[in-house]
Amino acid sequence: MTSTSTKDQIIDKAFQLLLQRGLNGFSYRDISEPLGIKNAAIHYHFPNKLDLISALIDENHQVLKRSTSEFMAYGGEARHQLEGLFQFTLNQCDCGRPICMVGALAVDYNDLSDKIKSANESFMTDSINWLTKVVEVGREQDEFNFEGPGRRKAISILAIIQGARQMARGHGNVFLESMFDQVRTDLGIKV
Amino acid sequence: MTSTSTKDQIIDKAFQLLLQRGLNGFSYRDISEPLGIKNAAIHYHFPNKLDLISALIDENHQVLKRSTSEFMAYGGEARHQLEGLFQFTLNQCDCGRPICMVGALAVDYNDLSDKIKSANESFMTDSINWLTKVVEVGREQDEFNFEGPGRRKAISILAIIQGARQMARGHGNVFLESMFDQVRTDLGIKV
DNA sequence: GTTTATACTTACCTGCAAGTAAGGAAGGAA
DNA sequence: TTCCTTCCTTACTTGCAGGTAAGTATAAAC
Repeated sequence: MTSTSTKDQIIDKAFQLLLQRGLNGFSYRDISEPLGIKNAAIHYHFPNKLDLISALIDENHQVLKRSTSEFMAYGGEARHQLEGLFQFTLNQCDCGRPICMVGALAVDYNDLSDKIKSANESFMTDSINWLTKVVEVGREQDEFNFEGPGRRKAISILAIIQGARQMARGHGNVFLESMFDQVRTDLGIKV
Repeated sequence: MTSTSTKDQIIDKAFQLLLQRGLNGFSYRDISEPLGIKNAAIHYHFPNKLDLISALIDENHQVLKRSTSEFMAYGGEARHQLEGLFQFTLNQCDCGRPICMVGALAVDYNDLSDKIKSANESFMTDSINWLTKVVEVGREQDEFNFEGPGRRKAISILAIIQGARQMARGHGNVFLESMFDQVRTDLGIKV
């Protein structure tokens, strides 16, 4: 029996809620009740809601690092890394996280503190840089065949995934799979 | 001086707020205060919030019909119709509507009534059907050159626009323009 | 001239959200 | 043994959210 600390339990629950319902879609009660604690306990660990969100962004970074380190390592087949990204996305949806952090924060973007905004931006930048490298290397290694700058291509792939996750609400993973097929096709991969 | 009815003013304001901040991002107060009316006046016209949202979805249909009828008419150059879609998207963002209806509803999708869900679905279906026709006709007419089924291609373009709008928060239209360039490239159009 | 419908306002209610202040249990350090 | 720290709970407060009920002004209908 691994008894996780209350603080970790709060983060876990809030993280799950954020990626299910978005920033304004959950309250302290939604966290405290299922954990069997009181609202004030959350305030003890995170004085206000922005502190909580901040912690969730950090948590997101950690989770992403852990679950993407395998396929995100540079080198090797670019195709393998791309498939890792697809698989990761599918896993997230299967784990009840239909929207990603960027999507969860986008709607209420105005409310956010500068700290959170910049953390979000830097996450996006990291993702873009990584995928840019992947598609460029893939083109050099003759795995991919596409026109235009690699960076633009990378961003468009991330946008497609982002948009597809939104559109997929209510539909299943079949929808996402189909979008991935289109990305493969547009990258000149014969599926 | 065209004096619009209070009801129309409410719809206009709420529509604007919905596409700026999402479903849970605005309250009755945000509508009534700038219009100089009382909350109860909103309740008079729309008994509860779901009625309001319902009306906004209808409004969205109307707005879309009006502003897309020119380029959405079937026939003629497919390229022209595609560019119309791009221009429409840019206009929406310029008019302070950074997120589209589908995006605004996606985050809080669970809360929605079946009526709203199905209205949303049918809007998506319409859009997909239209764009499918456009890309397929474009391919037949040798304007476009791409692999794979037209429907899948159409959905992926809509997904890219959707995702790009989300990612563009905080950035400007330059970001969107760049995504459109990638779509053109992937459609085999020389920009 | 009275009735009736429309389009509101005033004045309220309930409920929940975020947040705070004070207190208590439990354990380690002096 | 007392003190201090950590991690909570109890018991509030404030404020706004959505919503309702009753009253009022205006104009058209009869």
